[in-house]
Amino acid sequence: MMDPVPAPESEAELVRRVRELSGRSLGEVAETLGLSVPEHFRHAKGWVGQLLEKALGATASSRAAPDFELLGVEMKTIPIDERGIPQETTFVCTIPLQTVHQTDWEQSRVRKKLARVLWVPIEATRSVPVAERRIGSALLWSPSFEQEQALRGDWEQLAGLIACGDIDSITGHLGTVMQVRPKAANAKARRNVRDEDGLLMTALPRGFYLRISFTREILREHFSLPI
DNA sequence: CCGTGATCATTC
DNA sequence: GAATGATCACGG
Repeated sequence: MMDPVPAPESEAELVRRVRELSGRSLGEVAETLGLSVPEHFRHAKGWVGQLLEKALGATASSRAAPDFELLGVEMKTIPIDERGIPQETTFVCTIPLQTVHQTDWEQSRVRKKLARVLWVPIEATRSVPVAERRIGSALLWSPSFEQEQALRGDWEQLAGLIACGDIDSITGHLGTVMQVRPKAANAKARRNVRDEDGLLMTALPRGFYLRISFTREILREHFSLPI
């Protein structure tokens, strides 16, 4: 067993560490941590995120807390193609279907999660073996006023529909920068919910996800990528 | 069992 | 090809 990497004590230290990882391959970093590298992610979908958490000294594990609790910073790996464009949406958090109606944007999980994010781009070109894929240069980000307004608008619309008991009317098509999609072991999973009249029902668990167009813009602003 | 880490795979 | 809906592994 390798010694665990200690939690960074400041944003500056976190940034220094992630800079040292920039340009290194996933295989190299895995080796320093004593981890084996999967051939593909079919049975290891969160592997890259967990690798970077260990490498940087994240503390929250799978709890509903920021990855770097002391700093209030969330870390997100983001798979990018050769042009630097994200290839997947970004999971934000699960939706508390029971209580979302008694919450406002200011108190929402989404706002808290996205208040401070360390984006770590990861080369995700399918033709490159996983172990050879490189870590990009990271970006410590907080939403701009406009970005927060956009997130808030989507959150209010989508949370409003859930509060009305209209959960099953929500599809991934709704939302400009953020969407609601299933977040479950499989399509049969069920969670207790109450509709507007307090009647008990069950529903497929859902989560909030950031659209590619939104994260693409975050990266584009910072790295001046092609439009 | 639930939330977090996401990517896969089918549909559009 | 892109986007939505489905899915896999793990820690607590």
